Amino acid sequence: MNIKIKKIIESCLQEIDLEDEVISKTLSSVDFVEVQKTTSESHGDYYSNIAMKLSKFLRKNPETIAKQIKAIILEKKYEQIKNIEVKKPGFINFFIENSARASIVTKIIKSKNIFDGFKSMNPKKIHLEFVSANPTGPLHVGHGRGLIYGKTLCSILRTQGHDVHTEYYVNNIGKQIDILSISVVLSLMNLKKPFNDVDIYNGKYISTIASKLKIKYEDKLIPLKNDLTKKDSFSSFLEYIMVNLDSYLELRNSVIDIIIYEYIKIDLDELDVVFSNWFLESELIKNNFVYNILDKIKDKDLSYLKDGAIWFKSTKYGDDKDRVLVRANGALTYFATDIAYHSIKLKKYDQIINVWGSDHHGYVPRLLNALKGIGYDTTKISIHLIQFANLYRDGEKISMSTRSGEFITLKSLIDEIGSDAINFFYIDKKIEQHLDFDINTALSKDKDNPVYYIQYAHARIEKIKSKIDLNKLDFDNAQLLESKEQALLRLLNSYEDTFRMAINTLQPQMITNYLYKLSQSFHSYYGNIKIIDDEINYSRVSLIIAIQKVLKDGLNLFNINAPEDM
RNA sequence: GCGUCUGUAGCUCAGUUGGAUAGAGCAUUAGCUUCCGAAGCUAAAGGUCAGAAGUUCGAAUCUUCUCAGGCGCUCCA
Repeated sequence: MNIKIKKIIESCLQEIDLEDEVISKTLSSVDFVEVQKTTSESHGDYYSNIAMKLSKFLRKNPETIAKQIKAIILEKKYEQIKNIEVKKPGFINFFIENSARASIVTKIIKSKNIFDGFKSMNPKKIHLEFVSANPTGPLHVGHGRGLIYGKTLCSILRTQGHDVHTEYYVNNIGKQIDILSISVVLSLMNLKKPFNDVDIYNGKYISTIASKLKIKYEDKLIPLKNDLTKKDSFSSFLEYIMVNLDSYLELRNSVIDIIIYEYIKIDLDELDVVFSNWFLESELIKNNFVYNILDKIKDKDLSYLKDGAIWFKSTKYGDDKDRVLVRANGALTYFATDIAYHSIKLKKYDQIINVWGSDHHGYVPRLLNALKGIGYDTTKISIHLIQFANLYRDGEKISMSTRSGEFITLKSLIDEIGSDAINFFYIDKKIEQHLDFDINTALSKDKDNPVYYIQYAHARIEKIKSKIDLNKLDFDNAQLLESKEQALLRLLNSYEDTFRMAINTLQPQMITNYLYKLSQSFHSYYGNIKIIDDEINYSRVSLIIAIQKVLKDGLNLFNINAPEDM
C-alpha cells in the first residue's frame, strides 16, 4: 500500500511545475519520495514528508506545497484513499479505506507462511560460524547468547532463501587444550597440585572424564608420578609428560572427543542446533595450509623474524604493536591459524558471518588487515559482536567463571527454564546491548514473562476456534468497526515492514517486540469485545485467526512453541 | 593511557535507520469475574532521552567534545 501511495505522489509531482533542474536533482533519486506508516492513528495510515523536502528547492512554504499535492490527488479520486490531511510543518497524511486496511486479514489467512514473501532476489552462499566455544568444558550460560543468536541468524537467512552453511570452529590445539589435558592427567593420578604459572581446570566434569580414561592410561602414568610431583610449573610438567608419555597426543584427542560428543553436542541437541560442519583447527596444520598462508604474508613483506618468533606488521595498520604469528617455540598462534581458516572461507563463500563475543573486538581489525594484506576482499566478512549476558536470580547476579568450575551449565539452565524461554530471551535484546537475563522472569507464568504472554494469546485464540464451526468462516470488513479492531488491523498491516526491516538488518528483537505488541493488542481486544456472543461474528474470528497465524509463524521462526493449550 | 560498545521513567528495555505529543513490562496507586481461559483487562502516576555545542524545516537517532559504566589492549583463544 505504501508503494502505491508513493507512485501516486510521484505521478502527481509531474503535474506540479517544477523546474527541470529540480526534477533532475530530486526525482532522479529513487527514494526521494518517502511514504511511511504513521505512529499515531490521528495522523492516518501513511504519511509523506515530500512537501518539506521540496520546499528547499521550490523556496516555498512546505504547507502550501502539501496543499497543492493534496488537491491534485483528491481530484483524481483513488478508490482506496478515503481522505488526505495536511498537518503542521507540511506532512501529508493519507487515510485509507477500511476495506483496504482489512484486506490484510484474508491475505494472511491465505498465505502458507507469513515469511514466504521475504525471499531474497539474489540468494547467496553464506558461511555462518557461531558458538565455537573452546572444547575445554561443557557449554555454560555465557555461551548461550551467541549460540541462540547464531542459530536465529541461520533461520532468518534461510527464510530469505540463502544457502547457509553453519560451522563450529573447534580450537583443538594450543595451550588451553594442553591445560585441559593436564588437568585430566592430574585427576587420573590423584595428584592435587597448584602450578605457579597457570590455573588448571577443576570442574566436576574433569574427574568424570578421567574416570572414563582410567583403564587406558592409569598404568602408564603411575611410574611417572614420582618425578612429576617435583615439577611445580605447568610448562615443565607438560614437557615431562610429552617426553615420557608417548600416548599423550592420543590422550589429548580423547579428552576433546569426550567433551565434544558427550557434553557440547548433547547440549546443542537440546536446542535443536545442528551444525553443517565441525571444523578442526588442527586440520589447518595437517595439510600445511597455515604455512602456505604464512609464506604469502612473508612475500607481501608483512612479517619479520624477531626474538625467535615471526611477527605480523600490524602496526602498519594502526595497531599498538606487532603481533606474533609463530612463537619462538615454533607453535602457531590462534591468530595465524585464524587467518588461514578465513582464507578458506573467503574462497568458497559469497558472504561470511562470524558471531563472536564482544571481548574479541580488538582482534577484529588485526585479522581483517592481515587478510586484506594478502589480497582478500574482506568486505565479504561481517563480524557480529555480542555483548555479555548476566544472569540474575532473586535479584542477585550469578557469576560464571569457567576455570573455577563454578559456572552454570547451559544444560542446567535449559532444564530449569525450558528451551522456549532460552530461545526468546537471548535474542530479545539488541546484541550491542548488555543483557540482564532474569531467571525469575523466565520462570514466571504471567504477563511479566513475554514468552508466556505471547503463547497465551496463541492458546486463547485456539480455544475460541475449537468452539465454532470453521467451515462457516466468512469475512466482511464492515463487521470490524470497533476501534480495537481498527488498531489490530493497523498493527497487522505493519508486520511486513517490521519483519522486512528485522530480516534485512538481522535484528531478531524487532520481530519479538512486534509479536509482543500484537499479543498485547489482542489481549486487550479479547478482554473488551465478545467474539462469540449470542451470534458468532465470523469476521472477528477471521481477524483473530490471522493474528494467530502471525504469532505462530513468528514464534516458529525462533524455534519457540506455539501451544494450542497450556 | 589507547581502542571499542553502552548510557532513554525507580528497575529491565523498545523506539520501524532524521519525523508529529518519546513507548512497553515490572514496581507503585485505584478499579474490573453470574459472560469466549483473570496465565487476563481498565485507568492513574512516573522523562532535562547522561551533559554541552553543532548540522536543518525537524535530533533519542547524525557530527564533535565532556562525564559515567562494560569489554579489550598475552609469544592466551
